[in-house]
Amino acid sequence: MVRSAGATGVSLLRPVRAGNAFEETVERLLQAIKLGVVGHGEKLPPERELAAQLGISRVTLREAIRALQESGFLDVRRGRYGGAFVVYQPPSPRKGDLRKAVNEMGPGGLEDALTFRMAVECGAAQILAGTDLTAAQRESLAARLAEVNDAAPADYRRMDTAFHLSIAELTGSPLLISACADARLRVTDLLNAIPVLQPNIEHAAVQHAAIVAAILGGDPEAARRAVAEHLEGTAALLRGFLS
Amino acid sequence: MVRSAGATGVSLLRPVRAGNAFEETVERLLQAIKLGVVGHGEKLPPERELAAQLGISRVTLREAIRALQESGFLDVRRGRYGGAFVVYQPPSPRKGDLRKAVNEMGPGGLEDALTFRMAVECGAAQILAGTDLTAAQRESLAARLAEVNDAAPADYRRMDTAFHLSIAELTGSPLLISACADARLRVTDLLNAIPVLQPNIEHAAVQHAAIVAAILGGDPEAARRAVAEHLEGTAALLRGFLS
DNA sequence: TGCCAAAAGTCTGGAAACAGACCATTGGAG
DNA sequence: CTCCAATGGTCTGTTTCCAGACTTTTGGCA
Repeated sequence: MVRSAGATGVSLLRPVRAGNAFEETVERLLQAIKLGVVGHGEKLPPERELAAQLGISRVTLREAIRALQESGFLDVRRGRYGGAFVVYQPPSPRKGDLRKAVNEMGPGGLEDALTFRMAVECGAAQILAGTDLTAAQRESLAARLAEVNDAAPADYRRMDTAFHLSIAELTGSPLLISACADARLRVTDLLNAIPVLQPNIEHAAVQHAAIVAAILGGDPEAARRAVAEHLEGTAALLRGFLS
Repeated sequence: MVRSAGATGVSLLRPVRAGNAFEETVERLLQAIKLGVVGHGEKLPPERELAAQLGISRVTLREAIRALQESGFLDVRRGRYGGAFVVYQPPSPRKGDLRKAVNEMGPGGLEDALTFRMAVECGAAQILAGTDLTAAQRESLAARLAEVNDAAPADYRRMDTAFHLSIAELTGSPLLISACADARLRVTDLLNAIPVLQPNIEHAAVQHAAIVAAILGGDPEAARRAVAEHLEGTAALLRGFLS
């Protein structure tokens, strides 16, 4: 019989669950905080609601919240108008953080994450460029671009994230959105570990503009190329800080 | 404060676990069977080994295996040289199956799956074409292409799956492989529900050849275009059978 | 000023999942 | 023919996780 499983079996018969519910929940909330989905000073949804959204029990959620509270990411207040308030401010990067973040990803993790991100973000841009966009969608994309360009240094990464994810969001494919969010998550810690430098921002701004122009112009080839170029730049930047 | 969570929150605060361990395991094994990772007549790894791979207890795995046994997908034999043998043969498609499969995906599920597949497979091809391939990799790709072309009708879908996944596999990115496998899974039931027609096979063969040529030729643009064209053909075929 | 609604905090019983030891069956090797 | 290794089958105690009822705190509002 002809067998051709290759690495497929490896990825298909991989662990059904990443860890226990508590650990996974902590990870998830931390991601939401670090990506800025819930910004500094805002609060998470009420426990009951959030537990339902995450598909876990309140007990487990509360354990996760307490862990994040003890690590200083959340400030929990009771009573009406209480809740779990985010107190996270992206730390200013220090030398060694990047190396540490890369080591945490395990062997091959960096290349894997960068490759994955390249694939899904290029795919999303290509698809969006091949779609007939409504006026609202065009405005939304332009607005995100403007937000990145106008962002204060402290907000830059968050706005950059929002811009990149908006491309996937506009395709309207939940699976694709999820994949792009996942890809971005895997490089967040790395990006947060390198300083936000003016020349890089300016360079990125030009590339962002090219991406938007290609998408609005309905040119999938150009969109793909623009995203690829931009991500290669980011990858090169990371590798530069690593050497 | 500028908030721009959009759909991000939706995908980030989604359920931590898809269901209980038992259900997820059944789903996984069924996927492995339907994708042909473990072909007809072959057996799954020993329970202890498989449980470790899936990160679940043997008890839970055994419940899942028993469910699949009772559904007729597995034949379990004890003793040395025993094991759980796959007895699945893709059913010959019947009118109405496609409609049913689409309905099972829920509203928007079809478009979501097709969009996602387009994005990740185009991304994988683009990346592979931009990589310096070893002789072994080139041969592997060519071999998979030949397998599809030589496949008996009953084996066609399996070989087609293997060919498509091999592109992702050759990138060496587990995340990307996983995404492509996931994308393929979401259309497997649909493809299995439509007949394998000679004209379609021949048309696909030409497009497959174009994809391989572009990848081996190191042309990311052409590779992306060839995959997009091929997948658009498949999507059109599906839509045709649906109308 | 007292009430009330919304939120976090607490407790309990039960179900799900696990780890690990042990049993039963099978077919080949010596 | 006997033994043995590899496999599925079974049992037990423990841990994790859950659903839901109940309690406490808080701040606005009538």
